[in-house]
Amino acid sequence: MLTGMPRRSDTTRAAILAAARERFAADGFERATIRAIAADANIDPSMVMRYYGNKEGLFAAAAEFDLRLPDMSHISLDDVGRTLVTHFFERWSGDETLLALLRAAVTQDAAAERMRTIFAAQLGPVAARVAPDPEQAARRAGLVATQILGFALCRFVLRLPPVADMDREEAIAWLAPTVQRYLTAAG
Amino acid sequence: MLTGMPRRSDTTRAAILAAARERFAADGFERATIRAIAADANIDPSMVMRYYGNKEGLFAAAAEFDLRLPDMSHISLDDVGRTLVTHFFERWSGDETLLALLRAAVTQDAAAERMRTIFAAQLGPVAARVAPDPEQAARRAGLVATQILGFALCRFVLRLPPVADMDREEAIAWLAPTVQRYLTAAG
DNA sequence: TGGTCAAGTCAACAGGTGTTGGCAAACGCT
DNA sequence: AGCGTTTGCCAACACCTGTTGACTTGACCA
Repeated sequence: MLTGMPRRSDTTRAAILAAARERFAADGFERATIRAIAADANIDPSMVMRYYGNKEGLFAAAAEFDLRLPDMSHISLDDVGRTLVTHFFERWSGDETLLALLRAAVTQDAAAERMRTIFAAQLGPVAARVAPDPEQAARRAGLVATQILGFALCRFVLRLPPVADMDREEAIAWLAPTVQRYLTAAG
Repeated sequence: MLTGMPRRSDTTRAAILAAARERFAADGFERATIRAIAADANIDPSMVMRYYGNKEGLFAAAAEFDLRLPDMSHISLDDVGRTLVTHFFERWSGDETLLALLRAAVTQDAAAERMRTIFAAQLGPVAARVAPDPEQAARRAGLVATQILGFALCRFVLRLPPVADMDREEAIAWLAPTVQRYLTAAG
């Protein structure tokens, strides 16, 4: 049966997923144990296995993610950098899935692979639309990724004091021109 | 005895350290096991404990690192970005210690702390010397770190294809202006 | 040559991991 | 009410981890 009928266990499933995201984001893949996740979700560890198969399956489900990049077609080409950086800021702060993905991607190849496809499939098209040379969109998207991920790494993971303490507005003011240049400057 | 006399066990110590760096760089802190490191170094796991106390002590020894930033006092202020980016490129490629540090810092707080002090203590002074407002040197150094570490993350760890395939010259050409701006542009 | 100490080996421990199968209760349906 | 299915818990397995202590070997010096 593949019907969309809500099952009785859906709340448990959701609780597991929420706890998993939290633990993966805080501890990374290997240090986040199934036992700890189950305890957070107030259920038995064996339930995790029943619903998600194994630890990798659980991570795959917890790391489902959409960047939800805004529609760029109605804004000035000069505002692309600022718009994108602002959006990423929201996305990083509001959802810990990206953080879980980043922490896990450093040691888990499956997570790295997901990271690659997310940025290629979602950021690539944006770059293709605004770049002066669409055939180099992938490269430009990659450069944007280095700055966005590097900032997230320093602010949320490594917690370098000057980066972690910077307020939103100032961070955006510094990063936006960089992203703008990577996307629209002549290559 | 704190004499500099070379001990008979120094070659073993060095073999352990080399194997540790390799494993930590390739697998991260938790997946690099003492048994695997000992096997690589062709010795017994217990030797690791005798010489380095425990796993954290081994990592601390293996993650000793100096950025060896070049002397900036004799180059034009406009070349600071390019010089710095070029130097980092060499440093990342020639020594896997930085990679080990980055992989471990994502889940090990001790490694993150070392990363913080390395960048604050070594990159900070450089920023202080070239920034138009030395009191904000730390912030500028932090921004440089976001771009440098983000590039290393995407190229060596996540292996985002467009970033991993970029050749040296092109990467430097893209990153240098960013670093230059973070260091010397008006705040 | 005999003795002292470092260098190295071996086997084991205690604890934690992902994962499995069996069993009890709750539920939904006819 | 009675039955099959779902949901959940419990105990255990097999494995791997860091770490320890006792023992053997070898080098160096008096």
